[in-house]
Amino acid sequence: MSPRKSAAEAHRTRERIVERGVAMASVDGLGGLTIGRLAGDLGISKSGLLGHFGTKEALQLAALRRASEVFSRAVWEPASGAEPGLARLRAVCEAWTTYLERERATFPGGCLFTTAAVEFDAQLPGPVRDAVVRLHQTWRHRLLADVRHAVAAGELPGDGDPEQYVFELLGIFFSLNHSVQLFGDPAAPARTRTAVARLLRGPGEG
Amino acid sequence: MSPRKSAAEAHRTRERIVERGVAMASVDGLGGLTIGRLAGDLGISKSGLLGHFGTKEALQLAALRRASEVFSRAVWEPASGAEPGLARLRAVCEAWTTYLERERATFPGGCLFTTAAVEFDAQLPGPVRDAVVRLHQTWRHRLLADVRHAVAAGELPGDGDPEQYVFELLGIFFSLNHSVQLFGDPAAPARTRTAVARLLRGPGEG
DNA sequence: CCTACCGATCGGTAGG
DNA sequence: CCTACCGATCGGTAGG
Repeated sequence: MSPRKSAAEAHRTRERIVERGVAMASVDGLGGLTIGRLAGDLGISKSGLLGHFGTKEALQLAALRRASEVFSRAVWEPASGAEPGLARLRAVCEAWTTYLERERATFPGGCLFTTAAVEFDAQLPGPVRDAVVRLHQTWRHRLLADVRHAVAAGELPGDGDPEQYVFELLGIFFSLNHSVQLFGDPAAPARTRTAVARLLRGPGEG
Repeated sequence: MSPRKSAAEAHRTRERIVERGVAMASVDGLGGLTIGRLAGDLGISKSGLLGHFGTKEALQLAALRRASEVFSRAVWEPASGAEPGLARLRAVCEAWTTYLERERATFPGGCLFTTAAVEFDAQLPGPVRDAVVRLHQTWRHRLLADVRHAVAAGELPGDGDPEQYVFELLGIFFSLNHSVQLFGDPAAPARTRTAVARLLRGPGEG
């Protein structure tokens, strides 16, 4: 009878759906995230699940948003105390490495953003693809800002193009995700740290 | 009535199916490669198509094999005349860059191997996942062989771990595929060439 | 290569 | 949140 209790329970159910949805999408992609299978996993009906989102697309967007929050908490927040520039860049990369190495609970199938980017990169523009692009652009810009700061402060060689650093950094982490997911290579985190250290070597550290 | 003519026609039909299947899979993944849609595109019946392969899985494996042949012709063969070691490594990277930049006819949705790797990396072992792993391992080993040759010949710094070079090389090309497919970034091929040149810099070229 | 069909599952709706 | 249902599509088969 109490509307507060019912609203709180509905909220908790929604949380459970999104959490499980993120895990399922990390394994099977946002396309493989089907309403029937997710409802079955959670022991609720399809229409009960769909009532929280309206459409599958809204469920996919909710999963993306949640993944973004998890990524932000695991990678950006731990580095937020470091000095802007090279120090923060290195802290972000270290947190990112640990995150791809260990975060199996929320993302049992690997980084959802990599999966979603590859899954939607050849699709026509639409709400989901646009959200994937927006998220990738957000992180790119955050990385770029710290690279620019580092170059301006003389912490990185001034002849390096900031965009070039970001391009290569992203590649290192794509390679890490690939090595861990497809080959289960236990040496991949160490290779990532080596590559990052070499790329982000200061002008006097050569 | 002539069995030769009929066999030749069947072969041509099979070729058309595989070719179109590779293109479809590069856009929608090997999972999104559905028999009904492919048959509709080609103007034949589902059962007519399936008669050439038996199962969807066999169709997926045929598409992977074809993609491998295309990749081999576009990336490995142009470099086959170069000297083993650093020279061939650089030639392979140049052909690979051009391939990801231009190969829109066979792979309108980008490199099928990247798509397939991300799509199947969290799946249980099975014929398709195993084939994806095998193909990736084949190219890894070819790259590794030339890196080892280059290090042994003193063309690359001897303190570098050959596996480290391969790890970083793959990352550069993942980043290229990502930039081209998700952002359509026209500067990505140039960034790739810059990154490769820096990674494969000889000991006396620093 | 075809038509005609199978059971299962898809996203989603009606009505409670 | 439920049951009961919708049309569409999935991979695949029977029989020619």
